[in-house]
Amino acid sequence: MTPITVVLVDDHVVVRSGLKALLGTQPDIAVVGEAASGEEALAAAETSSPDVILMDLAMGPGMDGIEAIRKLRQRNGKQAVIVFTTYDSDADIVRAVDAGAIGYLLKDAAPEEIFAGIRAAVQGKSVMSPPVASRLFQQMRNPDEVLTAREAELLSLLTQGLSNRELGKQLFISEATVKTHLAHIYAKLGVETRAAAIAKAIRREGMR
Amino acid sequence: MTPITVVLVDDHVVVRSGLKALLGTQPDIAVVGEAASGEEALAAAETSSPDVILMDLAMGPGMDGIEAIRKLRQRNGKQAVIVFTTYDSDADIVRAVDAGAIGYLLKDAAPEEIFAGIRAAVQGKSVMSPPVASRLFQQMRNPDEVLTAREAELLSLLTQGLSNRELGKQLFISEATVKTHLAHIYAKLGVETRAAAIAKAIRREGMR
DNA sequence: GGCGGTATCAGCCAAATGGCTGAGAGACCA
DNA sequence: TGGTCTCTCAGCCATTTGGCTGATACCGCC
Repeated sequence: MTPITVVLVDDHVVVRSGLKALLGTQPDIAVVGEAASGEEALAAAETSSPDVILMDLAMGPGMDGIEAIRKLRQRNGKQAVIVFTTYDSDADIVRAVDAGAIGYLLKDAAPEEIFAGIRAAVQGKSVMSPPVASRLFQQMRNPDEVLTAREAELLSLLTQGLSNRELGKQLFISEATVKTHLAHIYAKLGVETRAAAIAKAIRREGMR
Repeated sequence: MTPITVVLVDDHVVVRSGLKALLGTQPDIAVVGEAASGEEALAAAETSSPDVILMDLAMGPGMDGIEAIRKLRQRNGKQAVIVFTTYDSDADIVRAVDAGAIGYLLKDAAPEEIFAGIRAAVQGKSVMSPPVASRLFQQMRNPDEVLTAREAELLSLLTQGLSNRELGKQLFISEATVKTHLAHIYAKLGVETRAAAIAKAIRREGMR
């Protein structure tokens, strides 16, 4: 029986070797590639064509995890992408699912949880860590508090301290559109100013 | 020749096993213990009495890394504590050094850097990742980047999302004074807008 | 006594932000 | 086909914020 092939994407050496050590204990799982950036992830997916990709979201400069997932989906891509990251941010979850991730595991997950996630992913099933699941349920209960992917993207940049003009340039939209999105975001977050939105977003999202 | 004994403290399984795998390649370094929390770290230091402790700062609920370091120093403790964390926050660096850490390495450090850090630590020498070092130098060069007590107080409220008017009411000063303080804070933080100041403050100061 | 740092306040003006209404294009679904 | 959602854009106007200059008062220090 051929093992499940996995590529690891994370900019930290220790995380990659940690995962490799953990996954090495499972006879039905084989790590066939590693990458430290979004760009490398695309290349590794190409050459190794794994069954599953374990992907961190935050990866220093360059292409981030979300973008890498999106690009993978745009190609052919029968690889299942599982997000493997530190924080359970609403915005990141939404954006990751939107980009085409099939699972969302936190780095403090138990090893068994990770193994189960990988095995589920190859069968097209989703697995997520409990905190992630509860956030999703939360969102389903009151759907008009859920940010759209675009709004989440904007909020993420907002927490970098960008002005409306800069936000527009970054996202290739006009300032008018930025203001529209912001108004929606404020309403959904229950705040009235950009300052409060940033404070709330960073604190409740673990956005970094 | 007896190897250098090391205890790893990190709430992520993958990070611990990653480090163990990396350090296992060095014949003069032996991992003799692991801990997933500050409390466990103290216990492990007691039972294993290692030469070096590699300690993450952020560790979920309970005692954080800084506090664990402080407690270790308060005891007898000839163990050298090296901080091993993801972010190079000014506040964290200062607090870690203050608590008694001898080194400060980032998780994206090259393996050689980590090995060198451990070997230096047992000889009482300090090693820190380049970004950490540059931050420290930065602070020493221009000490007028340090916020005054009043400014820090204002910044703290600012990160709650208050407006100038609200800040004034809270602190019993006029809006004009609030604006003066803000201008000074912006200059010291190297930002130009309130949004950027909030983002920077929350992220780099751990203000929560 | 003067000097530097801190905290306080004022006024003026340009720029950014937020609230509002309205609207077109595309996707998706019933 | 029609309704809903999302994303996009525009204009108008009130408020807020930020940059500037200048001023007073207190404190510690040489």
